[in-house]
Amino acid sequence: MTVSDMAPKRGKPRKEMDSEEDGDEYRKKRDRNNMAVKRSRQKSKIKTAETMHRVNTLKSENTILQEKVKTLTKELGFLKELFLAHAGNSADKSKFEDVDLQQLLGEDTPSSDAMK
Amino acid sequence: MTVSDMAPKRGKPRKEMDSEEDGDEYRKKRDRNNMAVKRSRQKSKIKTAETMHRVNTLKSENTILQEKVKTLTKELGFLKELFLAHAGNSADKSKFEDVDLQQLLGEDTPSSDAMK
DNA sequence: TACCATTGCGCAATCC
DNA sequence: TGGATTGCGCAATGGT
Repeated sequence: MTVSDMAPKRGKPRKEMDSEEDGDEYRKKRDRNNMAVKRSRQKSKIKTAETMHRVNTLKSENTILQEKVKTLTKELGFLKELFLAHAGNSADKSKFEDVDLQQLLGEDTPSSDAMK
Repeated sequence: MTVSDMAPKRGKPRKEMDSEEDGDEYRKKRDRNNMAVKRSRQKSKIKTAETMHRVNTLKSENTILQEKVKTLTKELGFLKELFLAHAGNSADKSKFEDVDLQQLLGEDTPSSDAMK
C-alpha cells in the first residue's frame, strides 16, 4: 500500500515533482517537514492543554464571584431593611445625598430573606 | 515511498500479519478504520470548538460578575458610611441585632471612594 | 523560489 | 471481534 495510491491527487504518480531528483534532496525536505509537523502538533497539544486549564480556572473564578455576589447582596439587603425601618423617624439623615440614597434603597435587593 | 518503510516496526515486511490474506478482508478492515478515524477526528474538532466557546462564555460571565461585585461593594460602602455617621447619636438602632450589624460594618468594604 | 507551518488523509498500533 | 484513539509520515497548501 503506497501513500501515493491515494486517489485525490494530480497526475503525478512517479518521479520528481519539480526539482528533487528522488534522492537526498527529497529526503532532506521530507525530514524537515516531518520535524515541522511534529513541532506544529506539539504546539497544538500544548495549546489545547492550556485551553482546558483556562476553562477550569474560569469556572473556579466564576464560582467564587457568584458566592461573593450572593454574600454582598445579602448584606446589602440587610442594611437596606435597617434603613427602611428607620425611614420614619429620621430627620438627621439629611447629611447625605437623599436622592442617591433613595435610589440605592430601591435597587437590586430582594428583601434579604429571599436568599437561601 | 511506502508507509511500510517506516523503521519502528517488527520483522514483518510483507504478507499477512495475522489473518488477513492481503485481499478484500484487509481492504475492508482498512476502509472501516479510515471511516472510524474520520469520525473520531470530526468529533474531536467539535469538542475543541465547544471548548473554545465555553471559554468565551465563561469570560463574559466573569466580566459581568466582576462588575456586579464592584457595584455591590460600592453600594455597601456607601450604606456603611451612612451608618457610621449615625453611630454617634443612635440610640434606637437597638431594634436590630447589634452584633451582626457591627460585624457587617467591619467587613470587606474599602471606604467606597477606594474604587475607581 | 525556497522554507516552515498547517492540515487532511491513510496506515498501523493500541486502547477499550 | 471491532470501533475509537493516537502517533506518525506524506503531500498539498497557506503564509512569508
